Amino acid sequence: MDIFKYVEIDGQSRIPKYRQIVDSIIHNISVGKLNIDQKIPSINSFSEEYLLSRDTVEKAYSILKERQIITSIRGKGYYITRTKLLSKVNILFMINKLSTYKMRIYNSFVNSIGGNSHTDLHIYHCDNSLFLNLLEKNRNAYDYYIIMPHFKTEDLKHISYTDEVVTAINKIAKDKLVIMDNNKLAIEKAFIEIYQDFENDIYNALQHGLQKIKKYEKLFLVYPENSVYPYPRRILHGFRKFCLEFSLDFEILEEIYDDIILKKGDLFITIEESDLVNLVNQIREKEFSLGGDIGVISYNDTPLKELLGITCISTDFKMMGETAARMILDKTKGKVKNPFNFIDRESL
Amino acid sequence: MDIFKYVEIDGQSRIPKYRQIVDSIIHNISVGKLNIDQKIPSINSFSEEYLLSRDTVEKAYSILKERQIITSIRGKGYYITRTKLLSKVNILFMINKLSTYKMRIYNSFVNSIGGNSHTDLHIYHCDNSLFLNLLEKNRNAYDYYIIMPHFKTEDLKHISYTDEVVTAINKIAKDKLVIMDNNKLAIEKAFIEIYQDFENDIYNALQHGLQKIKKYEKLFLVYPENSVYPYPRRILHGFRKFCLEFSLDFEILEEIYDDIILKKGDLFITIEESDLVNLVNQIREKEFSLGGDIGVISYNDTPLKELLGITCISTDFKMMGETAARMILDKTKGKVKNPFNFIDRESL
DNA sequence: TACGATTACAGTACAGTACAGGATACAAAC
DNA sequence: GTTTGTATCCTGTACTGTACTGTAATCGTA
Repeated sequence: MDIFKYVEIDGQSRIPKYRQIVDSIIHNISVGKLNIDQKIPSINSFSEEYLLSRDTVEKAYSILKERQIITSIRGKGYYITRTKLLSKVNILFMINKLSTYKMRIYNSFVNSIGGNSHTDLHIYHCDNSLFLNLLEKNRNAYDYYIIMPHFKTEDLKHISYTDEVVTAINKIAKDKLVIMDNNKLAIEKAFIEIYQDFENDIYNALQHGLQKIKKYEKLFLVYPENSVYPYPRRILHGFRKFCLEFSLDFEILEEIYDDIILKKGDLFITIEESDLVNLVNQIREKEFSLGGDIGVISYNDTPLKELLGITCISTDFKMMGETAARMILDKTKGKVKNPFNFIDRESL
Repeated sequence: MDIFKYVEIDGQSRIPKYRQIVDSIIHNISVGKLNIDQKIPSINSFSEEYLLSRDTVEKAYSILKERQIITSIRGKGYYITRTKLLSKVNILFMINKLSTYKMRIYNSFVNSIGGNSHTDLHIYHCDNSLFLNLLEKNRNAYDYYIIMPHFKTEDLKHISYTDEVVTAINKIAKDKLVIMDNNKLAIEKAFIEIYQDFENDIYNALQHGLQKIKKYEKLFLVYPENSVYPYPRRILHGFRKFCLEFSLDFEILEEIYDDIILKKGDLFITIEESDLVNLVNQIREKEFSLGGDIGVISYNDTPLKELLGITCISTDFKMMGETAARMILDKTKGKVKNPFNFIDRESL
C-alpha cells in the first residue's frame, strides 16, 4: 500500500514509535489525506512496510481505537471513524433527562467553556443499563466526563444495579471526572464536584422564610412520587425535618388535582411547573388571594416566575454550568456547593 | 432476477458483507418490500448477482434462519417467515440548539415514540461542518434521521457550505429521513416533513388579531439580529408583509434595552424570553397598563405565559413531536404543516 | 548503583471474514 | 430416469484482528 508514504517514523527520536504512528495518522486525518470510513493498512502490512514490530503498530492502533478515531472489525481491518474534534478538548455531558433546568446548566456550560471545546450531550433517561452502555462505549474517548447522576432509586447502597454504575464511574480517570448536582454517590474522588445538598438546601431556604411561612396554618409539599423521572427524595426529608423542627402541620401531595379543596391558610410548595400552573389557576378561580389567603413557593426559579411574583427556593443553574466550565478551564479541583436561595416575592 | 436490486453491498464498508446482507433483508422486510412467504433468491443466484462468495451469502442466510426470519426448504429455496421484527428502532434527532421549545419537541417525541425505540440527541450548534461530520459519522447507523435544519444563513442557495449540507442530507435514504421545523431547504424528497411556514404563520396569526392590533399606533418586532443562533429571517418578512399590507407603522428592534422609551400605543412582539421579561418589567416600572397602554405579543407559548396573561403567537411544539412519532410508527409519509395559532389573552 | 517501568521486538496461538471448490440430498421439470 | 437447480455440509486458503508469551534495550528515579 502506498497510502502511508507520508507516515514518518523517526528511528532517532525520543518520541516512542507507537506515539509517532498515532500522531501521524491524526495528522493525516486533519490534513484530509485520510477520510471517514476509509480503511487504513492492516497491522501486518503496516509493520512490514515500515519495518516495525507488529506489536508496535498494534499498540498505536489500539490507542487510536480507544480514542474512537478508528474502529476495528475482526477479520476485516481498521477504519477511520472521526475526522473532527481533534486537538479540541472533548467533553461528554451526561444527564438523566432533559428538563428546563438541565438545559440551562448545559447551555451556560457550553457558553462558558468557549469555542476551543466540543461538548456532546447524552441523555440516559434515568436508565442504569443505558448509562453503563454509554459510558462503556465512550470510555477514554473524551477529555472530560460531566455526569449528573440521577437514577430510579436514591438508596444506592442496596441496589446492585447502581453498584455497577458507581464502579463504572469510578473507572473513569479521576482528573477527567466532573460530578454535578448529586453528591450522594460513593464516588471515590472526583476531579470536580458541584452539588446541591438537597436535604439541607430546602431546610435552610425555608428557614430563611420562616417568619412568612409561620403565617400559614398548614404546609403542602407537592412531590411527584410516581413520576418517570424521580426527584431526589432528600427534598422530602429536608422538608419534613423543617416542619417537625418548627412544629408546623404538613402533608405531602403527589400532584395538584383539579378538584383540590383549598383553604385559607394553606401554603403550597410545588416542584413541577404543571402543578404550579394548576394551583395558581385554582386559586384564581376560587378567588383566594395569592400570597394572602394561600401561599405558594415554587422550586427552581425562572424569569417568568419572577414576573409572576412567585416566591421561589432555587439553586442557581446558570452558575452551576459556569462554575464547571471555569474549574475545567482553570484546572482547579475540589468540591463546590452550588448556592441555593430563598427568593422572597409576593406569593408568600 | 431483479428482485434484489434494493440490496446494497458496499465493498468498502467496515461492516462485514454477510452482515450487510442480513441488515438489507431485514430492512426490506420492515419497509414492506419483502412480504411473508415470499421467496428470496437462492444462494447461487444471489452470489452471482452481487459478485459474492457463496459462502458469504450462505452465512447471512443461516443467520436469518437462526433468527427465524426465513426458513429453508431443501431443494427449493429460502422463504420469508416473519415480517414483525421486534428489534429496537434507532433514531437520530439532530437539532441546532437546545432551546425550551426544541426541548419540548424532543420530549414529546420521545414520549410518543414509546419504549421500543431509542432516540439519540445531537446538537450541532448551527455549525455546518459539525453537522456534516455528525451525519457522516452516523451514516447508516440509524433507522431514522430527524433533522431540524437551521444554519447560520437562511439564504441557502448562494452558500457552498450549505450546498454540502443539502447534498449530505439528500444522501440519506428517503425512507429514513424526517425533516422538521424548516422546509426551505432543497431536500428532494423527505419521507416525513413537519414544518413551520414561518413567513405565512406570523402573517396569518397577526391577521387573526388584527382588530386588537389596530388599537395600537406602532408595532415593534424584537428580533435578535446578532444572536449566535439566528431565528429564521422569514419571521421578519412575514411581519413586514403584515404591517405593509394593513398600513401599520412598524419598526424592528434588536433587543429591549434597559433605557428603552415606551409610549402609550406601542405594541411589542418579542421572540426571546429575556426580552419579554425586560419589557414587562419596564412597563410595570413606568406604570403603563399592560394590554391597555402598551400591548405585548410573545412568540412561542408556555404555560407560565398563560398564567401571566401574555397574548402569544405560537406553533404547537408538543404536537410537532407527537406527529413525527405517529408518522414514523404508522409508516405514513408526507408533508404536514404544524398548526400555528394566535392565542388571545390580556396583554393585547 | 539498582530497580522498575516503558518501549520495541519476535514468536505463537486463536478467532473472524471472505473466497473457492467439492460432495451430497432433495425437489421439480423434462 | 435424467437433468437442473436447490440447500446443506465439508474441505482448504489467505487474509484480518486479538491475545498471549518471552526478551532485550532504554530511561527515570530511588
